[in-house]
Amino acid sequence: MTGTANETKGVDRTPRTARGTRTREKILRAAESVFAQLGYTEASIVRITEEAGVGQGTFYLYFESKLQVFEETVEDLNRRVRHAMSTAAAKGRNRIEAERLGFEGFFAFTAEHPALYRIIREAEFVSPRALKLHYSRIVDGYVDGLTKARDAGEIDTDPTVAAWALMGIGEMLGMRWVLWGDRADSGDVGPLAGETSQMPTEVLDEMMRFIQRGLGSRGAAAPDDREDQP
Amino acid sequence: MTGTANETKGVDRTPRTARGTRTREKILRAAESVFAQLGYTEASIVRITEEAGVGQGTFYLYFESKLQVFEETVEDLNRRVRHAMSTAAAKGRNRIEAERLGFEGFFAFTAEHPALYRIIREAEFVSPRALKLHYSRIVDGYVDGLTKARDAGEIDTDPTVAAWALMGIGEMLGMRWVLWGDRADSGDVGPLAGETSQMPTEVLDEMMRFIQRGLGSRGAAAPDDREDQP
Amino acid sequence: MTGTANETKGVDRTPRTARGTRTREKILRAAESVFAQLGYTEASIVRITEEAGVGQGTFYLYFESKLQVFEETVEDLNRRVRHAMSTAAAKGRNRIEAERLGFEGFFAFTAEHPALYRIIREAEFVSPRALKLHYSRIVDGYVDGLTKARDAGEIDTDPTVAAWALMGIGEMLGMRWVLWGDRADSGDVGPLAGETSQMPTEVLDEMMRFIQRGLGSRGAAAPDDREDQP
Amino acid sequence: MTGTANETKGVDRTPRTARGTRTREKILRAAESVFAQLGYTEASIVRITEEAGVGQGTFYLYFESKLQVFEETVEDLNRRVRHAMSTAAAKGRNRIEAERLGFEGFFAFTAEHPALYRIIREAEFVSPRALKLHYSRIVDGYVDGLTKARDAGEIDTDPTVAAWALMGIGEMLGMRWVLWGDRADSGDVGPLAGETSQMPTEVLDEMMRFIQRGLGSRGAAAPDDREDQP
DNA sequence: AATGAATGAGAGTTCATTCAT
DNA sequence: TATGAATGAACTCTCATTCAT
Repeated sequence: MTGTANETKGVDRTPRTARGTRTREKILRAAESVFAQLGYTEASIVRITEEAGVGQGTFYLYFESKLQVFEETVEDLNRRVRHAMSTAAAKGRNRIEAERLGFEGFFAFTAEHPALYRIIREAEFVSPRALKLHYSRIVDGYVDGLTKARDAGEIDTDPTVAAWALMGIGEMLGMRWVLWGDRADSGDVGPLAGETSQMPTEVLDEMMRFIQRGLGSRGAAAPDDREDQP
Repeated sequence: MTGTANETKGVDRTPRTARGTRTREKILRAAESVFAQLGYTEASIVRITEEAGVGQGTFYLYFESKLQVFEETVEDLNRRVRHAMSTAAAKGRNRIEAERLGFEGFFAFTAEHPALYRIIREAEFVSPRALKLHYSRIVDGYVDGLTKARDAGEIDTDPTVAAWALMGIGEMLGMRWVLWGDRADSGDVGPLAGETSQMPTEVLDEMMRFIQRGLGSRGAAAPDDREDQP
Repeated sequence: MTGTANETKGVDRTPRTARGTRTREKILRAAESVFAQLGYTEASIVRITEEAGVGQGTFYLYFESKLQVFEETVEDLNRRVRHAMSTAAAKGRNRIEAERLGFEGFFAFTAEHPALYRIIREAEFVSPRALKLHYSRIVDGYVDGLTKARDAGEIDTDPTVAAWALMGIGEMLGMRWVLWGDRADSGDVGPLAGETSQMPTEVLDEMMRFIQRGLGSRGAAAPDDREDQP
Repeated sequence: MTGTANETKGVDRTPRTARGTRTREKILRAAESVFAQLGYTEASIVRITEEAGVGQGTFYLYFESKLQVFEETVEDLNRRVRHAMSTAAAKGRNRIEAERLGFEGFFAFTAEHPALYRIIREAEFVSPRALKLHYSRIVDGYVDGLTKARDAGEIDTDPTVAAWALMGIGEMLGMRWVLWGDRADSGDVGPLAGETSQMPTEVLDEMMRFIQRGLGSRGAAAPDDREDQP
């Protein structure tokens, strides 16, 4: 139901004891960390198992291949980021508020787990399937919310197009202000530079104003009106 | 200032004859094609030189390393896509029209050279510097235009934030409708599936409506305007 | 025409210079020697390249895989043993004499290149195709000769069945008296014990008497008659 | 004298309970089956224990090593094939009839347990000792019978040489007509192709005629005799 | 008695780069 | 200028065997 397939290819790699489950978990966490630092290609099984503190062979007790952990890592992160977003968004009183809170959740998650962002980009070549699933799932969440909002007359845009636009805005601004932060102009923004920044409020405000008006939101009012509370 | 370093590291790798220049060019073109198909990691020097029809050793006559061709390829593509965009945009009579034409140029380029898109994503780990340069340069173009528009009172948004938002929208929608096209729902969107689609007009229309309103563009309150102010 | 396929799988591995040809040859000889000593499984690329005095990577310049060198080694040996056999047999004045000389050639070859025998046996699992080709080619030689002999009225047996019987006799007696020799009763007949023996004349005589009569050869005469010269 | 060493190397691996004996038996049967399908090298302990339905650790409760099960498997099969042969041969009224029945038993056994044939070939490198024991034991049986026949004046050949010749004929013809059968000409005769054929009567007839005459058997000048002495 | 967990040495193979011609 | 030859470090993955429960 959850996993990407852990029983494929003959051998059953499901842990059968509590100890095994713990070990598997350790490896998965180590993988996420290593992938985030080095990317898929540079990450090596040796490095992952070292970080997990287990022998090389142990890896293959619970995972089919490097690719499979990668996909599982992506799925795992995807699940978590969506959880973070929807939990945050649930507190919003209307679509726009929900959207803003959702983005806040997204940026906070990005700040804490830059892994997500980095990993996904390499998936383009490593596992197109994982890449597509990742974006599609997040977008589906947007589409749901936007469709309801449109049916309620809150906005007047095509939910699908708008959803992908939102996805793009979030990703690009997340990259620029959360991942790069102040180092945006220097050349030292590298995979190893793990420090992230918080999304500045002014940027978030401006971005939300853009989105709100873009969606044709009720209360989006005149050009200069930045708040919906009169 | 211009070149990505072709003179560094002792050896001078500049072609001295016309024949040399031609060979260098052949290799660069081959590299673009191979990177586009396989990504940076999977691409190999052997493959590139084969595709270029030269011997392996010849490669190092003109390039320092695999990384260097990669960066040069990115720069080259970046130059070309910006050219395509600005040429198209120049025909617009106002900011919004220019923006639409610019996007059309961008999507057309993407359709023809999916390389750009694919390559850039892997740069996240391969050469963060190249990645940042790429986005920043395109964004700079947006910022220029948007600043002028704002000063002219055409729009009322912060040019920088808006520029990155536009970049994100373009990239995400390009991925969804140009790169994936109809195959968006199936699992077979892979590096090898080289076919791209044209951006559908309805999507472009909807996207532009989103952007136009997002930017707070004067004239956004056109005939079919759905704003809530009576 | 000759080789098993050296151009398959994309990469062309044919040497292009004299130096390359020499290197390839060195590796092939080393492979034969290592396979003969250790068998396919225990033989390793490292061992082969060490014995050949080249780097590990060099191996893959000329061979696709361990399996491919193995098959090529088998083919090479097969060609050589058949050559040895037919050259020897050509001097015989009749079928029986030819057969005896052919066997002598076979046993001499086995004594000098125990590799052939050893290698072939493991092919059962490693490359059934190579195994079958090996036996079939030798048997084809027998069948040719026996068919002519039968048509000439020299013998009266079915050539195919007889050919396989001859193959079996030669192989088994070669193993017993050439490979094992005097060490037949001790336990130390191992892959590493490279020493072979000459086939004892008495055994060869007795074996030929068996074959000659088995084939229903003219002049095979009465039970005790061991020579065809009256 | 009997066992292949189950008590060596410190640890006693003899089953102490009926349950243990059953488990050991299960593993041995599984081993035979796996070895027959995959050969010694490809066979793995995991595979064997899976097929036996026991845990990996259990294996080492009853066997010292992979090599030891292999040797035991060979011995077991050897015992069984000799039993099959001698039982069949016992019904013969004279040496030639006994020989024919013995071969029939051998071919039938081969058809049912191709394992024997396959396994033995790899033993060349895996356990030369086991290989030699296997052949020697069968040959000893032949030698016994042939010696008696010679002393009784039934045949006039050297029992030892003839015995090895018979062994070779049986093995080669078994391979050709029982193991390969009709697939002899195609390339698909592989370890995985488990189907065997029955030895065709014509081939068996011809083979026996060859042997009978080869042995210089009295009564070889039977009705359909083709000897050249009028 | 029985088992899953764990290991590490070693296997085959790839590839960016340097060298000799 | 151009090229094929050569390399060795590094990678992913397998597996017989031992250990803890």
